[in-house]
Amino acid sequence: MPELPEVETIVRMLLPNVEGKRIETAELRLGRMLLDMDPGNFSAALKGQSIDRILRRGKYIVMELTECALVIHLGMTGQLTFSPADYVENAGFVRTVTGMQKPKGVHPVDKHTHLILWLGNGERILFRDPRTFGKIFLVPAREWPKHPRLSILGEEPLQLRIKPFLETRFPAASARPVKALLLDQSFLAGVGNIYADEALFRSGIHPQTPVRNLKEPERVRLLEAVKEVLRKGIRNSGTSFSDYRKPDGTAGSNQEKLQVYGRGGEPCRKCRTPLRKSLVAQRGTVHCPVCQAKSAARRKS
DNA sequence: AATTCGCCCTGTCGGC
DNA sequence: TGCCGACAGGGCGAAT
Repeated sequence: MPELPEVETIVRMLLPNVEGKRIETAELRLGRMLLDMDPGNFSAALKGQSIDRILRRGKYIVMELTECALVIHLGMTGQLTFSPADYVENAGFVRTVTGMQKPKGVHPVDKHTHLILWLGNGERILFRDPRTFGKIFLVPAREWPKHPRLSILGEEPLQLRIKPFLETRFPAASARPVKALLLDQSFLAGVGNIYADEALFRSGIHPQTPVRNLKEPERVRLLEAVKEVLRKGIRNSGTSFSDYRKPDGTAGSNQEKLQVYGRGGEPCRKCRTPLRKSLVAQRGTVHCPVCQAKSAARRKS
């Protein structure tokens, strides 16, 4: 699940390879990945435009082109890779005994490759997404922040200042579980299941805790923890738990550093208690029953 | 008005 | 060995 750190890594690594280059041909191979537009018009709209800038907003990748913005959401299994001029076609994935796809060179062009942007000299940007939860859309000129999908996004977690944010944007009276709030993109943009669980563990907060039960110090700790786990994710160039790959096709390393996500039943790295797996806000959730105990006030009731 | 639920989709895995 | 159901889940629109 590409979340903020994964998307940030992709944007940072893609930028030096493609900035200023011209899209010679845009090849959309699966029309339903494209929103609000006739696939037939898509290639014509992109042809000849230059890539002025690439940036991230929440989990969205925004490519600012000469006359519009190409916006991509990677969904659950989306991959955006750069295929250099000297790329050898047969150097794709190698399957290991455990069934993991081990990248060798960049991604192959296969039945899951839904968009190819040809940049000239054989260079390409490839969008591949086996589960097709990803989305592609175009926004005119520089109006991408006004697009309905982007205008609803909350603050960028890495930019926000905690004190003012707590006063103005934190739904202090809400009864919903704190994990549901973390996953809400109109609260914080870019936090997904992995980093929500990690932030809750780091701040010692039970994922089911109603938001209104969080005391001021806990709210501060939670927001600091969100920033920390995201920054750490970026430092490790993302979590390759399943499909996520960097633009060069290689895996990130943050999966080796995770404290709770994907570790249900395994011992807590702090207290050795078996981590508990549950369902919170319809999402698989892992937490430590000791390090993230429910508050005394809640236990009483 | 605020939350929750159902759905989209396909590869992987465990059980029999 | 092969079949099958369960599971993974981001975000939207419908339902509550």
